[in-house]
Amino acid sequence: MIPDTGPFSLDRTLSCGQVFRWEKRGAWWQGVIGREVIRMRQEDRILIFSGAREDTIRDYFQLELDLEEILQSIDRDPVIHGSLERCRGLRIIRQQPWECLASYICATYANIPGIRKKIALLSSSFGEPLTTGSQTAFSFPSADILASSDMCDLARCSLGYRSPYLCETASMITRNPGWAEKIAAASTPEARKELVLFRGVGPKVADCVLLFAFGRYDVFPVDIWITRIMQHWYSLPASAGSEEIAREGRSRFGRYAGYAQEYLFCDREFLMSGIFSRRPKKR
DNA sequence: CGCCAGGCGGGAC
DNA sequence: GTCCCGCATGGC
Repeated sequence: MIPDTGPFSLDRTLSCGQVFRWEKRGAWWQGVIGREVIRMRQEDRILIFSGAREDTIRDYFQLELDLEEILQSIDRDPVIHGSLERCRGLRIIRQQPWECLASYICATYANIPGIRKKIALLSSSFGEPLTTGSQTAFSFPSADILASSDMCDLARCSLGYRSPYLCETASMITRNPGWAEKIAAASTPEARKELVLFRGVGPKVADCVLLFAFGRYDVFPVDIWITRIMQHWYSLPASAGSEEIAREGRSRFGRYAGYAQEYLFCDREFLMSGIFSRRPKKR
């Protein structure tokens, strides 16, 4: 148990679409970190958990980071202010590099329920069973396992055209086991260059990995929703490309631009409800 | 049913 | 460098 997490919403943090493997049953969230099957629930600022050491949980949610301070630093205009209110307590999780990279390769041009399904299938097909009392959970499959699996098997996980990308990247990772340390040691621009060398990894996936697995809170991943939000609420021209939007996000919100991005993304339904203008949307 | 999804690779200029 | 297109599958 962690008696005082500070400002924190377990629900928003686990359901906002940064991680895809947690499930809520009743009051309890169930999921896996590494090889540990974890159950958690929250009561006010108390976090109750089982299955892992407290260190693991504290690191996963980066509880030593002062959320109030971060949010204060990005609370720079009325739009983000509203999103900060509506998504209060969302924290950016520190994910494991390979799981994060693989997950976001699977996430390209898919919707969140679909992504969750792909990753669940991938885990139950290739992960290791982790038995815990009643039900069986699975570890996220290692790069080695995926690299040595027949691509036809991978394709059965509804990955579509992404399966060769995941397979090739898994193989690249297997041949380059020090990749994560190298990225962790590199500057953000250098790290980004390294990441886009992997198959299926473009600027957006690279930024998600930098933000969610390497703690580069200044990056600003741009997907279709962030594009719409920035165009509509921050009057960026419809012609603005992803790099331009990312630049604008970083300069507008500063060192924790990635946090701003997550709050806007989490709030996308509110921000875009009633915006019916069928915008070009396809570039 | 049609339209859309936390984009990317590849080719055309 | 920028633009444009196809993409395989499932959710809604």
